[in-house]
This record gives sequence, C-alpha cells and structure tokens, in this order.
Amino acid sequence: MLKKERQAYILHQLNLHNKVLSSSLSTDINVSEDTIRRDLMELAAEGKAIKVHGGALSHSFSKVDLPANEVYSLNQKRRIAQKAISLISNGMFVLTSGGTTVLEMARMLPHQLKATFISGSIAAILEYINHPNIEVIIIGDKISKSSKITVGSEAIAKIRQMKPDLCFLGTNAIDLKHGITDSDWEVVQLKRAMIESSQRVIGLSIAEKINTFQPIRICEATKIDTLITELPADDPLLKPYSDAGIKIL
Amino acid sequence: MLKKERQAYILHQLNLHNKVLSSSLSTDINVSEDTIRRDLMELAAEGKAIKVHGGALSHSFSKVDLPANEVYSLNQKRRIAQKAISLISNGMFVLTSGGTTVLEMARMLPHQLKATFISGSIAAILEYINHPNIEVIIIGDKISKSSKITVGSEAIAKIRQMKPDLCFLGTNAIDLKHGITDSDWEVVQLKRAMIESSQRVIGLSIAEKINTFQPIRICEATKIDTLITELPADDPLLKPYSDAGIKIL
DNA sequence: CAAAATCCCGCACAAAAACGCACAAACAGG
DNA sequence: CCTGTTTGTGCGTTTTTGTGCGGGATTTTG
Repeated sequence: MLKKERQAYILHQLNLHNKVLSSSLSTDINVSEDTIRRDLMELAAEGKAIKVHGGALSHSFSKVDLPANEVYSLNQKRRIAQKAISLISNGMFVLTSGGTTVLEMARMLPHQLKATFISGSIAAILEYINHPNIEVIIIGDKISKSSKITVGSEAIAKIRQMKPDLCFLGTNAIDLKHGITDSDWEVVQLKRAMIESSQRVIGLSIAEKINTFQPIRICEATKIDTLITELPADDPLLKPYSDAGIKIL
Repeated sequence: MLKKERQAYILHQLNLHNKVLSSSLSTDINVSEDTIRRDLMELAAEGKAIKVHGGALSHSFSKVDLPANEVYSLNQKRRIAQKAISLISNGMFVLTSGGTTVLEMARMLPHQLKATFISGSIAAILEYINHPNIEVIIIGDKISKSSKITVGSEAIAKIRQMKPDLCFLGTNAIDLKHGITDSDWEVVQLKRAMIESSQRVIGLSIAEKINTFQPIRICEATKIDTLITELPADDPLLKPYSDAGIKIL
C-alpha cells in the first residue's frame, strides 16, 4: 500500500469517526505503529489532523483547545485594526473576511459609526451584531469547521453580486513574487471572489507574514490597493510594496 | 477513549448543566476519579472551567445563580428539547428557527449524532459548530438585531429551494382558532417559508404559550405535524390539538 | 466534632512516543 | 549496468505520558 493511499485512508477514517487510534490503524492496514505515527505527524503538520497521545482527532474536535498564547500578537493586531478603521466612513458597505485581525477590528469599531458590514465569519458577525449602528449581512452557505466561516459556491455567488466600497482581507501570507497565498482551498476561492467584487481591497497583515507564502495562490500582490501592517508606513520592509504601487498605511 | 476526547465530553457536559461532579463523571466514562480530577485541573488551568470541591463549574455560572423562575422555564425547555431530539435520526437535514427552546435543543444534541442543520439563528449556529459530527448550513441575509436571526427575501428564497426532513419551529403563540402567530413581520415571513418547505414541521412550545395569540398570523395550527410541550402527551390542555389531527409528544 | 467524602502526593506500570539505526526499494545519472 | 542517494519502513531501546492505587491530609456535612 502506498503512503499517499494510506494517508488518504487515515483521513477518511478521521472524517468518518472524528478520531483514530494509532494502534487500531496499525493492525488495520498491517503496518507498524511507527509508520502510522509518522503519517499522523505529517497530516498534523499539514493541518489535516490533530495529533494527540494515542492517535489523532479530527479538526472539528479542536474547539477544546484554543491557544491562549496569542496574546503576544494582539497589540500588533490592534494597531492594524486602528488604522483599518480610519478608512471606514459612514454609510459604507464593507466586506470582511475571516481571521483574528479582522475580528479585532470588529471589536474596535467606534460606537457612532453607521455602516453595513457583510461577512461570512461567524465570530465577526457576533461582534457586528453588538454594535448599535451597524447593519449586518451574513453570507450564507456551508460552514467550514476549521475556519468558522461560510464557504462554497453559494457564498461565492453571493459575493459576486455585490459591489462593496471596501473589502478588508486578513492575509495569511503576502509576497511580491508569489502574491497573496493561503493554505485552504475553499478559503482561497472565497477570497478571490471578494477581491474581484470590491471597489477597494485592503490587506491586513502583521509584519511577520510579509514576504512569506503558502501553497495556494489567491492573486498577485498588486490586486490589493492598500496594505496595512503594524509597522510605520515608511518601514524599509514595505518599500518594495510601495514601489509596486500599493498604498501603505 | 482519548484524553482530549474525554475532556471535550466533560466540557460539553459543563456547558449543558453548568456543573459536573467528579464522581458521576467517573462512573460515566469509566475512569478513576483521579483522572477526572486531573482533567478538571487542566481545564481549569486553561480557563475553561472552575474547579471546586467535588467537581467543577462552568464559567458562565460563576456569577450568581439565575433567578428561580428562569431555572424553572429552563427545565421545561430542556424537557421539550429532549423530546425533540428523539425525532432526529442520523443523516437527516434539519431546519431550525430561532428562539431559546431551539437553542436549548442545539446544546443537548448527542455527541455522536451525524446530521445537517440549517438555520439563520446566530446563537443556534454557534452551538451547532461546536458539535463534532454536525454539518452546518447558514441561511444568509440581513440580520435582524432584535431577534438575532437572518431575515429578508434572500433568506426566504433560500429556504424555499430546500426540502429538509424536519423543521423545528420555536412557536411564540399557538391557538386553534388564530393558528400560529407571532409579533415580528419579518420573522413571520420566514417561518411561513420554513413551514412550507419542510416535509415535517414540529412546533416547540412551552405550555404557557398554548392557547395564546399574537398580532400577526403565520398559518393555521394544523399546518404543523407534531407539537411538543413539556407536558405529557395526554394532558387535557392538548386534547383539542390532538383532536385536530396534530401529533402530540 | 466526628464521619464521610474529597483531595493531594508519591509510586508503579503499561501504553505510546521518540530516537537511532538498519535495510530495502525506488531513483538518478553517469 | 553499476553506484551513490533518497525515501519509506521496521525494530530495539530509552523517555515520556496517561492512568490507577494506597494512604494520609483536608474539606464538607450533619
């Protein structure tokens, strides 16, 4: 049995039962537990499983452990959110993606701001609802358990028929050569649609994601109009982007 | 049973009952109390539970005890939810409305149930997401701030093009003469669509709402197939409904 | 205040993981 | 074809992790 084949089988079992045991898999496919363990580690590294002692769990179980160590980047994200908010004016239609930076922005929206926010991110929606003057439109479709946002053709079709003033995109990786990239196929599809529909796209990215890339490409970096990081606009790290015609904030 | 799995189970119980006993958990999952205690300590360290002598408390409960009458109606709703859940089988497509009873049902869904839930209620969606085996489809549209559900023509159109197996309807008022009624125009539109699309409609209503009515009519009472209250099925209050051909549970 | 329940501590032990190594099959390139 | 390299796999050995148990300390309760 080929490695890929075996891993596909493991993933299938994982989706089916939401958990797998190294021991049972080993007797099941007739390979050593060591091999299973190595497979599980690979799958975990690719984000397709969660490795635990004794086997692995499906991502849908991960709700149990949200990492609390992320406090570190919180301040950076707040700074980004602050800059992003300055771009929003009363009466605008604003489309937002998922991601923690966007979520932080949602939390910091000034009370008196009157605008309409469109999103498929459950967490962001929750924040918008609590604001007194913000209208919320949710993009419906199947919800991806891993990213907690709606994905699928319905969602994409819905986005395509809008023309929002602004689009805030939480970017996982941006690089002039590789463009804007991500690791989840469904999310990529969605973000691509968001970018194409919007009059002005604003990328939100903490500095450590600048000049990095991930397996799947969304679009060229120059498709975004404005890039916001926690750094000052004249930071040398951002110079190439500014030269490429992207506004920096 | 894996450690993470067990802890997930404990957390689920905690969210459900707002408290857990080490002793009962121990006999429940068939592990030593020591192990449970260690789990609770870990969960407490992560801030997901509050360890107390004899078990643990949910974080939300730490405040003050809910007023007695709320607890009272909570128990009624739990009883309704329990009956409602018994109607759901694996693989079903289930459409649910908003309301606290439906929300309670969402919380009580058994861990191993595999089904697809469709809803426009933000609170319900949040509960569904936390279940490992449930697929979630959200109905998108504008969100009504008062009821925290999506309303509007898009939502209605979306519902119209589905044919779910079951529809659970939190009913605010039901009466044989006036039918099922509600007070919010947009919600009424939505519920009407839900009833028409579904193969089987189950009304959830606490007894005090039986034989009451509100300003706007959704449909006749007989449009629902099954009525679930916290009362036993042979309660005289429900006799007229049963005579009208509605199944009582 | 005394009995009962619960917790805490150290220990034992089995299951699982990590590590280093061996080995064979697949591959690449003269 | 031969040969050096990479890749996937299995096998001991050592470490780590998860769990249960006994007994003494502590808390709860009537």
